[in-house]
Amino acid sequence: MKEELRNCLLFGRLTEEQLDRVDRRAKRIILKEGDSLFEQGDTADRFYLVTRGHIKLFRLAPDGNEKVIEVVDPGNTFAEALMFLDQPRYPVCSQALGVSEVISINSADFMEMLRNSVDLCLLLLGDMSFRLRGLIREIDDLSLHSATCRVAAYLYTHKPEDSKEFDLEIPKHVLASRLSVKPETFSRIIKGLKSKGVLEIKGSKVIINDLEALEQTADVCALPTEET
Amino acid sequence: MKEELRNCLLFGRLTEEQLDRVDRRAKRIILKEGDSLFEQGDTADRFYLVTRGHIKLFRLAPDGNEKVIEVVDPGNTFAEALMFLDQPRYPVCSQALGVSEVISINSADFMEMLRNSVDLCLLLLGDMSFRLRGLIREIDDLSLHSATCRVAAYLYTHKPEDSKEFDLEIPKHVLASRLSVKPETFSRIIKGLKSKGVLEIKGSKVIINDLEALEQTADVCALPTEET
DNA sequence: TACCTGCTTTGACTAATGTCAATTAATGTA
DNA sequence: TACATTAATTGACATTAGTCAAAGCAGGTA
Repeated sequence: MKEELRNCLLFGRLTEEQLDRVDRRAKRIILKEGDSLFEQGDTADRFYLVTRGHIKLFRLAPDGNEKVIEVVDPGNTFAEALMFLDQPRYPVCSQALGVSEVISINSADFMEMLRNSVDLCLLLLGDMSFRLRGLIREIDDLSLHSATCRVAAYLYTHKPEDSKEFDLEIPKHVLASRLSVKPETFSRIIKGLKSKGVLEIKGSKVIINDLEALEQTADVCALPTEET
Repeated sequence: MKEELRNCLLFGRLTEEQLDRVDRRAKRIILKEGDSLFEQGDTADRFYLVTRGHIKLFRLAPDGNEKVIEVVDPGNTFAEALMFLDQPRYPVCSQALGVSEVISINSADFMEMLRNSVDLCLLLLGDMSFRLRGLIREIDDLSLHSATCRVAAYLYTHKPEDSKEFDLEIPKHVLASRLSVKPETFSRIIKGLKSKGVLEIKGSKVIINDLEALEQTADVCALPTEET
């Protein structure tokens, strides 16, 4: 488990001693499709590191509609930002997409460690700073860009450097919600891009044929990333 | 200036000594309508505490469209979350709405102080945690709620406890952008609420006549706040 | 294999919001 | 005060994305 902790941004720069301490108190949890770690509103006394699969974080509207805020991939932590609130409650629901594995860390334990290490505090501050910036981008995306832009931008940034082909990894309706688009609309946007020869898609396999056109579609109303 | 620092969430719980240190190195800046502190993409080496007026933080789309991310009021800080990034750049533009006053704090100085005080780190972590939660709510609002809901929710939460009358304080088109709505649409939504007898409005003076109806409009697709 | 069941796609239609253009307040200033 | 400028409102219209319903396609399982 220590090895896995070492591979993540937040724990990666811990001292051996700190890492041992986290390791000793951490718990591994195996989840199957649809399993939940917590619901929106639950008291937040633990946070998590994903080591396998994908964890979907989403908000629920009273009408049952859900909006996926984030899909957390292996190597990333989530909910670690909550322990500093007065009465920490998870602001989202969580569910595993397919079989997944997480390491669960007790917030109070970790807080103890923070009290003993300015360096660890700074690490976490960096982590949260990063997250904050991501959310601002998200808001920017939602309010300044069209659904087509968002879909194109997602595909553009998720295409690997070395190949024009890749897998979406998560069900399309989850991705749609992540991008704040209805599944039907998502499907139509993809169809549009397909008909322009920008890409091919088969199941969850995507092939980008015209990267430039994709970039342009994404950029029509997107900000240059080096500025953000 | 120390008195003003003491009144803000972030500096309020500093020790006398820490406060002195911040005070010694902080600078007061007076801004007039439209003055900018920084532009999106500028290197972020300072952060700010608003002491008078309002500071508008906004993102620009290449087509010139702007989206107001936040309007910062006196007593609140902004851009303090950036100093932990590798190459910190402001992710937004800033402009004064009317004559305003801010206290400017050098990030490197403050970082020095953080290194010397775990307590201060924890204070800042709390502050950022709070901000993070606010942004998640914002995303929730944008993707799960209609424009009418957002406007109603804004009015509902900004009405003072003790009076049914209050002032918007900022131009309507700025508020509209803050709520991700076009000025025309904002105007129409207000008109709708007016015609239902929910409120009266004259210039920037708002009178809430039917608080319950306003709450209901806000809630139609809003999540119960105690859960968030 | 054959059948569920749940995802995805498609079509027709609707609702919400944005756009454009014109008019009417406001506000600041010579 | 009168003018110039900016903000706010209104109407007519366009566009985007959502809704509902049906049909096609998976993948999993008896």
